[in-house]
Amino acid sequence: MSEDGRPETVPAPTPQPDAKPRHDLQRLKRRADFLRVASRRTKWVTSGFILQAAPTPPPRVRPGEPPSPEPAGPVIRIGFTTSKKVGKAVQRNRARRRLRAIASEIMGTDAQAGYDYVLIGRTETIARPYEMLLSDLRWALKRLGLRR
RNA sequence: UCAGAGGAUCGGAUGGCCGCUGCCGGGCUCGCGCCCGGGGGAGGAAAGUCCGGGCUCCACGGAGACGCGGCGCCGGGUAACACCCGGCGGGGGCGACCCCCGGGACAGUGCCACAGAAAGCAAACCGCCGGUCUAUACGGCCGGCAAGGGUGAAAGGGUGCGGCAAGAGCGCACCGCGCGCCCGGCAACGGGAGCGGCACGGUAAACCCCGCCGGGAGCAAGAUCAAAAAGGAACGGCAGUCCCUCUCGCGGGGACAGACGGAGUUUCCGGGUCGCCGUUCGGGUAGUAUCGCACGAGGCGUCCGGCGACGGGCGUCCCAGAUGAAUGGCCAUCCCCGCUGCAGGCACCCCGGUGUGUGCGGUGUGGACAGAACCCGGCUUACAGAUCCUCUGACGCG
RNA sequence: GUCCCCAUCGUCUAGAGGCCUAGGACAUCAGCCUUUCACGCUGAAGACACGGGUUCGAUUCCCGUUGGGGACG
Repeated sequence: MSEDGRPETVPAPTPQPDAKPRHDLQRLKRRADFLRVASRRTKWVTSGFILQAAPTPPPRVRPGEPPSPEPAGPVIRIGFTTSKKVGKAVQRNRARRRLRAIASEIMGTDAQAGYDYVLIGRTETIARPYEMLLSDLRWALKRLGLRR
């Protein structure tokens, strides 16, 4: 559609067709999970965010409960934290949404499965260019030895 | 044209790629769920949580008292309000209009520091005047006065004239104040004529008095969900003490006492419960569970009534429902803004500078305040910019 | 989200309309004492969160703003 003179829109970065298989992403929602991940002290700090990681514990088997159908293979679980240090509600929401966006773009293909990850927002998360956040996340995974 | 006043509305737009959520339809599946398509998805303040309600629970209902809290010119609006509308009083502006305060200080109590003679009942420091002592003056004493000075936030009407020994509402005029009368107004209040002759300081966001209103807690309220004991609920039966009826018992009637119960305390009344037995129903905890949870004092349009807040009729629409908490992430173009380059226009003038606005470009970690959490009505606070309507003043032209 | 509470020197606090130029303790600084340090003594500096209102007068009473803290599944 270049007959209207407008330049072609730059396509969004799409995963390469020959990329590594994507893992399903689950969400961390319980306070105990966040505390457990933080207590491992496995973290990497960038100017855009802080990444924490810990191995996913085996699923809790409840007595008297039928064994839940375990999903085939390990999964990746991600949680997000944006405290009041980031700002008021509008700033916190925006920081969390940007972290969610870079996680859904990268983590499924680049992160080691079987781990829980926590991304902590900082004040810079809002203003930092998007491409920088992406490279920050790849670098942080590599430094933690969890990039595949 | 310039300067200003009041009111209302909006709060970037369009597109592309990738996502989230719940609704509808279809498909797959025993089921949990998954996939496809369609349409919906933050605000005027969603904020602060300062008022008023709906709703839910506190076992249920009625009438008071005390206490506590709030409100307070008048009339109206409303489900209600501390909100809104229209008036009243005071002040500001040439004007449109804006701002401020709002029961009671002769029901009582308290307080009014410092200064000052005196701070609430009248009094007299410096003074003024008369008399008297003394040779005169200064001064002392006696008496009259409260104008002037001084202190203070505030000093017992103010100004002027008369009057007087000096003065003073002592008299008069105007203003203020008080009292009742008349008139206008539903009322707050306003106006008028008259009388009084100053008697009545401030503070109630001090206690208080008067009038009106209010039970408490809050959706983390509250409710539901499979199996088992205690606990629990419903129904039925028996059941405290005394008196009367009765030979006794049953039955009937009456009185009394204790505990519980009105989620401030308390009184009274109606109507209840308590302990035991039987039958039936049945579960605290669960957990990323479900309901509450979105059709409402609802939005929009139009007509009628009203100065207005608002009310009524008709038509039409369904319009966010998350729960580590969705409503977005990235990119492009346009719009607006700032800075800047070039071109040329207008005004001023010290003749090459200043100001203003136009067109075409470039540039930007430029685009206000801010994110629903049960729901409404208000208030308060924050806010870049844009648009519309009405009105006022000045100047010019007709 | 809902409901409460608080704000005074660097820290902990007193004051409850005027007597406040806001008091005390610890901490800080200076001097004295001591050979020196500590202790002790003397002295100094240092605060009413902010903005309005009521009042003659506000740290105190009222309203709003801001900033802290707590309770509730």
